[in-house]
Amino acid sequence: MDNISIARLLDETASLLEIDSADPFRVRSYRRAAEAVEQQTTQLATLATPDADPKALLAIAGIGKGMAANIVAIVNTGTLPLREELLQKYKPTMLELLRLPGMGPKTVALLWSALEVADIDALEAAAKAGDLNKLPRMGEKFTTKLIKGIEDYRRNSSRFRIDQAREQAERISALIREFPGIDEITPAGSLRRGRETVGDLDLLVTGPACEADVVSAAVDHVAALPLIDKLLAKGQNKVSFTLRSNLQVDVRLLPRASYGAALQYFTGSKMHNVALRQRAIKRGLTLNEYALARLEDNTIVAAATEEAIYRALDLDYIPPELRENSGELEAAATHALPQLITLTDIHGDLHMHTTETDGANTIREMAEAALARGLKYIAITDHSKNLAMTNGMDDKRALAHIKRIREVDAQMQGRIRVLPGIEVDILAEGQLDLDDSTLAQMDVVVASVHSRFDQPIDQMTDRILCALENPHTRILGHPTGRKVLKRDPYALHLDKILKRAAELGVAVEHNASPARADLNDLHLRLAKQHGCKITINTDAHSTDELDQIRYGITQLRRAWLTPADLINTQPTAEALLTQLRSKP
DNA sequence: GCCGTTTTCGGCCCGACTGTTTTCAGTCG
Repeated sequence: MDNISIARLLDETASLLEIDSADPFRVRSYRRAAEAVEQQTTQLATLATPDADPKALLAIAGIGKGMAANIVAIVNTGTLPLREELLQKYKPTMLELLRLPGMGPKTVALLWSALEVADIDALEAAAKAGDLNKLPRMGEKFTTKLIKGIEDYRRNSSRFRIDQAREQAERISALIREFPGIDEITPAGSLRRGRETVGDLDLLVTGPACEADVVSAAVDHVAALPLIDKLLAKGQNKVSFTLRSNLQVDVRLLPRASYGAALQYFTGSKMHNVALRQRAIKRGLTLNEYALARLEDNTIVAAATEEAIYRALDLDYIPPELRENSGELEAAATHALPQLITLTDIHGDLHMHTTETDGANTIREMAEAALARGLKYIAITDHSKNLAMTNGMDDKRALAHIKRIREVDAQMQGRIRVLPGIEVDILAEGQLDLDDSTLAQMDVVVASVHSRFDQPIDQMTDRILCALENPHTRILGHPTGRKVLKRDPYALHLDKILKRAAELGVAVEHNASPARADLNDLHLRLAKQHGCKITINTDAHSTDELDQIRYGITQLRRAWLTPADLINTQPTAEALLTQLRSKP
């Protein structure tokens, strides 16, 4: 049982407790525990065995005696007694009802007790038959909205990738800016925190047009934007709508004086904010989206900037990527926050493709584009023969390609170094698909899995472990593949692979492209714990895609990584190559 | 159910919006 599954069971239990009208604080401790479990890099299953130290679980913030017992029960029996007890009273399908917009625990409980409705199909039928109108607070409007909500849910209930969300944010921002008196528009929420996917888009808007006495005109402007598919809500300074892609957007227009408080508030995460407000109360202060103020007389202490708010709470400024209530408040209080990686720390990109295989640009074009982006070295790593659909190279072509790469390297006259490399395929049995004598000519050999994702997970792991043993393997490319991680999200398998890579001195790649990325912040933290060399690469198939490094950086920041944790922060190609070849 | 520079008991974050309310409960972020 992995941590994600344990967390899900705790979270489900919290929802069932809510439906059962349990003490809200008890519910919250189950949610908090679920959150904490999800963020652990060590597998709790290994801490819940009879011979493990019983104090290890209790050391996790938010886990006390009762919750530790629950976790032990989950690991040993696959469930916990309280959840089973609640499932005698309620149906598991009710948990899905909670995902519908406007549906909360109270409504779900009422539907069950009054109509014995427990799943989406039954709810839809009841709504269409007009049965809901007999219940309190459920009139015509509620029913109509609910039926629409069910349709939307069935059509699309997924999250959106960060790059797509950012693109939409920029599009909407441009339209909002057309209104006079708008100075600044900042995406908040999980987009600002750099999550790999976002559930909805939060846009904060400020400027003279957002002052309280005139804001209604700007609100009207936003509510009438042409790209709105459905207007969900419109208040004094807030507009919510969905786009045709079904992405929900919340726009808030706020006066300059309270912009920092709003930014802090709407960036979250929720758990970070709760912890922050608790800290405020201990200091006789109260924090909301308008200001940090004194409890006794409401005197404003800080409001205009986030920096001022954190400072007034005796904290260093906490970068948005760290705001997950996973130790950042403690670190900020003791000046122990890490110096996070920024774009300018990255001096090289070790994985990209050219027209020789499935890329869109030549070696020279990639080199010029990388130079224009301030990089000091790159590796050209086209595909090998097993990837026939990409026009992958056999040994002969690969050797000829090296020659061309060296020519371009010479042409660049030291302005940027262009290193010969290749992305080899890891075959089903774990061997690489080109000769060792060819690979020996390459500075950068990226070994990646591209096929047979249907292999059992153990075989897949053995296959990768075998490829790591090849003395020419320098980098493990997209270490397991998104498809594998989907089957085995936070698995012991990846742990095994990272551990062996660290022992052998093989670097692990964090693929910066949101479309291809597979290591999230937890995996990266695990890699750091094992002492892996880590590299962030774009796997660019065109010059444009070199820009995707900025998305990958946010994952590194979320993992608390510093420039010293990466190898392509090395200032020169020579320094990088020394690191790449060294064994621990 | 967790937690402790006022505490091992008594607290536990905050405000906006909606629908159907004539004063508010439920949901959401």
